Amino acid sequence: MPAAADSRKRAWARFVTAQALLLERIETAFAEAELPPLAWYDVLWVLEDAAGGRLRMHDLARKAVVSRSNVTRLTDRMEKAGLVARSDCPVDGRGTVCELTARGRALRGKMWPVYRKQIDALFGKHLGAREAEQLAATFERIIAAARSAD
Amino acid sequence: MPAAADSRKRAWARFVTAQALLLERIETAFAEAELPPLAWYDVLWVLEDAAGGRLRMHDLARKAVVSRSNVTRLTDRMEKAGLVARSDCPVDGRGTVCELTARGRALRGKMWPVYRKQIDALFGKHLGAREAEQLAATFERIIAAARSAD
DNA sequence: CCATTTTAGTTGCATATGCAATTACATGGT
DNA sequence: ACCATGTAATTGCATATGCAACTAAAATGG
Repeated sequence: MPAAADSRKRAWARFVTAQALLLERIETAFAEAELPPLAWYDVLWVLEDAAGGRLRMHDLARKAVVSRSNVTRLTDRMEKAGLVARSDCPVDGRGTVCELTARGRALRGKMWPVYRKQIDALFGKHLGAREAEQLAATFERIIAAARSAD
Repeated sequence: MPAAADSRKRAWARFVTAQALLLERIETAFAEAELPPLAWYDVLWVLEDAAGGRLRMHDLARKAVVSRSNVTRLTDRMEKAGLVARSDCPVDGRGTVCELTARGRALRGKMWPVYRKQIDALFGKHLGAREAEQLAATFERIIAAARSAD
């Protein structure tokens, strides 16, 4: 029984536990600040990060890593809250473009300090600078591989 | 603007993306093998790992990192499927003990190869042995800190 | 030893999610 | 130009989840 396999299994187990634990804490922090859940933040951020603050639903789903149907429901709610606006895609009759509104941008600005504080306290604080670099690089490899596998 | 903070933010962002991506794949793999979702595996594993294959609901919830109400519903379904059995706790009249059944043990045995294959392909494959050790240690620190913070 | 507070577990209710089916449009081959 | 096939997005339905309220039993403390 190879010890290397064990350390990988252990790494996976800790990875799963840590994510469950930390995401739960972050959701709590958002709720306590009377802010929407993390999923909304992710959508807002992905849009803000995109050229023109707009993306097709398909791309939004891919970048935010949510299912197609879920991105529809998420943007339904966010549109009702005035955070995004949907319109027909001019170049593809099937498509819909989702665009960040000023309100949406402002809300992300309000959510970020709360989020950042949690990230620092729960995660960043326990990482050396070198370690953070390494970790980011490792997960980038993992993400790239998972995405290319489709 | 310190570069160290950026690498930590980047590490966090990749961490979140990777977990969403990989868990989605793993759920798909379980579904394709006509097996229950990952949450069931986690509960089965936590029980199997515990002394006597039994735990109080409270401890089960903590170890599996699920909310109290959720562990009740999860074990409801798993009990209906004959994978666990609940009984009153002999030493605490409020308590309930959840125990793994032979069926539950067998199912975990059937799920593990499917899970393992995904972990290896999506995660372990991209990690050096040394890197896996480091990652496990890092997340252990993070988990311990989050737990002690309560 | 009774009254208050705390803890364990469950449940009603509102909300969120995934899957499969659906609609509407685009694309490629003939 | 037409048909078959593929893709974008949405929706119905079943299921899953979290929160707050609830019940029951222990622990605390005067």
